Amino acid sequence: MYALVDGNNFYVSCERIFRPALNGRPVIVLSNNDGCAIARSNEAKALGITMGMPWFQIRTQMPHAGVVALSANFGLYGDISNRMMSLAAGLGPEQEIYSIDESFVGLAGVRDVTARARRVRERIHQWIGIPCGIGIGQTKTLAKLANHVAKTAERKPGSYPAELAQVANLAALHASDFDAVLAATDLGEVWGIGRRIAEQLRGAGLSTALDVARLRPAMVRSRWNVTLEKTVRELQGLSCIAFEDVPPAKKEIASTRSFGRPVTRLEDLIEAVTEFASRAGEKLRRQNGHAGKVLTFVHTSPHRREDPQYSRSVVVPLRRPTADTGLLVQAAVAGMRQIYRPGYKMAKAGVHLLELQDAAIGQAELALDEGGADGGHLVTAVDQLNARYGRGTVQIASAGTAGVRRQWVMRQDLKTPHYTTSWKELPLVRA
DNA sequence: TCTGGGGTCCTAGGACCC
DNA sequence: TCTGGGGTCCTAGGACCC
Repeated sequence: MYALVDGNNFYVSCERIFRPALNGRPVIVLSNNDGCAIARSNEAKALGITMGMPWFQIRTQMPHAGVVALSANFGLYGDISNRMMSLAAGLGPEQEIYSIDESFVGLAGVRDVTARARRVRERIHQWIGIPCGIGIGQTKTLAKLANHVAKTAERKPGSYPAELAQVANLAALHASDFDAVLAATDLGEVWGIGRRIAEQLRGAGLSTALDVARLRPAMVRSRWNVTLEKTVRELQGLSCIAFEDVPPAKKEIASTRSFGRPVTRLEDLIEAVTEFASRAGEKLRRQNGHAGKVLTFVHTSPHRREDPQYSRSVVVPLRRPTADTGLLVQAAVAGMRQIYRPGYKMAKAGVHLLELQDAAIGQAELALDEGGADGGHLVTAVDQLNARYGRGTVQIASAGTAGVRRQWVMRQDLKTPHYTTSWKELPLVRA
């Protein structure tokens, strides 16, 4: 049996901790470049603001709705997340941190599960200030579904039985009540069923989670695929999706960004890609890995249909796996030179590090090599300086010089302070 | 008249998740 | 004027190799 603990409208809730005046108002948090809504308060949802809706549309369509928009402040959200996760862990013997605002908790041996979940929920609310929903079920997919029920029952009274609000334990329901809950849930809400598959299922005459749960797994496998078959079995109470106590090693590391304005010059793209490769390299060293290949891509904006479109990517193999920023940057820049075409308004570029392996694998060879393939002491010192004094304190020369306005950086005009992670930005309390 | 088969790599794109 | 970033897995066609 599993629980899923999930912060409500997480980014918005984080912002509200430090600005209680935002309670009760329609609040949204915007993506990079202040492009579109990536988190919405209940009030914002009620206005019809959807996930991913562009900010310029919201602004023009509802100028008098009093929507408060904030630039994303991921430093703050990550810190609040850590605090929430450590309290959620108290619900059971094992925890899988699934995303910034969600964790699964294994419940083997836990007694009075529902009452205990209510206490954990209350504690997270009081100690951290984040409201959350807790769903409990026989499998991870059912725990996710239960979590949806817990939140929806609270937000839309009448949608589900009131006692399922905030904490919903599907494992404690009688079979007929359990079926009724699944029958009241649209199949599109099921974890693993996205837009396309939902369409196909509806085309086959299905509409609710209960309809999906009653499909024959073998038929689903032959008509769709093994992934959807697992989802069906999970709805039927058979665990197919592993509980990942320790996060598996990453297979890819990406650093990509949309530009604040269109970019046409090669030198600007090289500057951008230099920074992306450096950032990706930091992440790589943090997980003690080496990369075998570097993928570089660039493309125009698919939203600007009237502009000529261009999209290219290229993989540059490294002579041997490395975490040395200098070599990663060199490969990324070589890739950008190869795919660049003048005359296009580029909207986004990025770097992916591929074929990751543990740094220890190449160790014997590295020992013979001065500095080591991770660049040795120099790179470590640079990482430490950047962690202590702020990103970009020390960087590779082609990443652009301080003082010169970099054309490609993103816009973030509506950002709140790093209340909890920067001494300079601590909140002030009036006596 | 008649033109193999198997393997790998790269690029591109689609599906899902948060 | 203005549409995110970071992941995983899968598929398909073309280039290239033997």
